[in-house]
Amino acid sequence: MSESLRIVPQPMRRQVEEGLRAAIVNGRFAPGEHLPDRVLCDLFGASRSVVREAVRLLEAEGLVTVQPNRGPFVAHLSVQEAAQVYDVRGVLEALAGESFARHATDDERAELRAVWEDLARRGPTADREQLLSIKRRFYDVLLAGARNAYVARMLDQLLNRNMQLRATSLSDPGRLPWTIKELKRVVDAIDRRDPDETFVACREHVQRAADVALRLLATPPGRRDAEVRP
Amino acid sequence: MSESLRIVPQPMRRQVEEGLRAAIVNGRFAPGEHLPDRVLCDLFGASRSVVREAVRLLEAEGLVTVQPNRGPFVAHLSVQEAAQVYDVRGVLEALAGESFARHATDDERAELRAVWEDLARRGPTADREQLLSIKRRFYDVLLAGARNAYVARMLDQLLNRNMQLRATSLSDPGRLPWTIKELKRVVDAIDRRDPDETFVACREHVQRAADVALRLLATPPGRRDAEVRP
DNA sequence: ATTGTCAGATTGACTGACGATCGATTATAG
DNA sequence: CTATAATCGATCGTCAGTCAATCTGACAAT
Repeated sequence: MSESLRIVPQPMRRQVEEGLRAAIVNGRFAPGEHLPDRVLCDLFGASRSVVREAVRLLEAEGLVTVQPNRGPFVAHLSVQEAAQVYDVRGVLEALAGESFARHATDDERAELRAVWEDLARRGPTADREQLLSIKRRFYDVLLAGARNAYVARMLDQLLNRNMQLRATSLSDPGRLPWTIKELKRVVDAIDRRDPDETFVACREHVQRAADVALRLLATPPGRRDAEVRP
Repeated sequence: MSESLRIVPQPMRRQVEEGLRAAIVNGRFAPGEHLPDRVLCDLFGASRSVVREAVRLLEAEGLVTVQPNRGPFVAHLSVQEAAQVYDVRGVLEALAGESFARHATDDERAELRAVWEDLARRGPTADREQLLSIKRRFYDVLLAGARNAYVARMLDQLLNRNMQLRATSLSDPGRLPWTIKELKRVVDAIDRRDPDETFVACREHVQRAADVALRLLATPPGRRDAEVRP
């Protein structure tokens, strides 16, 4: 996998695009909020053309919706829509896992297991940031070994949408042990070169995560127990 | 399902966007072809801003790739990428089918079967255009009943990519009988309210279609038999 | 044959401008 | 006092023109 060494200066448009995406995903802009291009212009110090082009991209990704003659709004993610997103994510991750089980090299399998062991060992004492980083690594290794750029692209988009959710409301406090167990099943299935089992293990993992997240979303954000039973 | 009757004049940008998409999907622009701003401007009679925004959308959809400082090119779909697209399509359609089996109303189930019967009866004598129309209808009914706007969106994008394939090279001449049989399995599973069976039936259907299409793609477009065994 | 240079073309980005449209506010009529 | 109508400001959609940076291809020089 040789990378091109070419340096290519990030165009202004990319910066706006990524900045705006980050702002939305991290919840700095509330869902439903209006984003007139004027304010985006002086927020990023860019001209209207660049801002509008960037907005188009995010529109296609589903992070903003553009109402005719009213401009861009931060996309609103209802509970039903969130459930749909999780459904799609489930099958896509399942496909990625299945594909990994089929095509990954031995090194990649070993690395995936290493990341999982990292999660199991350091996870319980890690803070949110580190935890997210480890999980992110797990996905990166998985997608790299899956040999399917398409599913990677789509999952990226979906994860952005999900992170929007996560930022606005919920975290998964008590779920870590279950996450570890569920992912172990994935890793084991992969080591056994069992694509079918990997598929259902991945899908079930996402399903569990969805159940918890959606339950949290459904309960109005007032009294919210620490206990979360999967 | 009441639609808003409000007429909203399609903005220029949409027209460019759809026109360009259609042109690419129908193969009027060859894969890899360069699309300078200038050309698109006088082709659609629009200004550069409009054209560039439209191009951004298609970029996010994956129909065009933009090389820095070189501009937009019609996306090229290699055989491996095509296989990946089919893989993704497989799980998404499977999810749609499964979801339909779970959530569709009786009317929707009946309609789906009606469309299938239409295909089985009129299919063998229909021309390409009619055939595509019936299949399209099948998908529309399926997606409507699946109650998942997300999967519908993504499948739309994927179908565009696939149609690009189809336009450039292949049709599926002898496959119709198998298509009918495979879809019957889907419809039957749905009538039995068996989501799992529907899932695998859908996925297998796409897999079969992929096998044929990819085999055609792999053989250099010279001597190409009429016979296609699935 | 490789390297260097230059002109033309194209992109990336910015600016200023114009009418059209929407939302809200105000004014008017009943 | 309510309800409709007129008004107005903000924003969008679109265009045209400018400028610098970069790429392409051709031509010249080593």
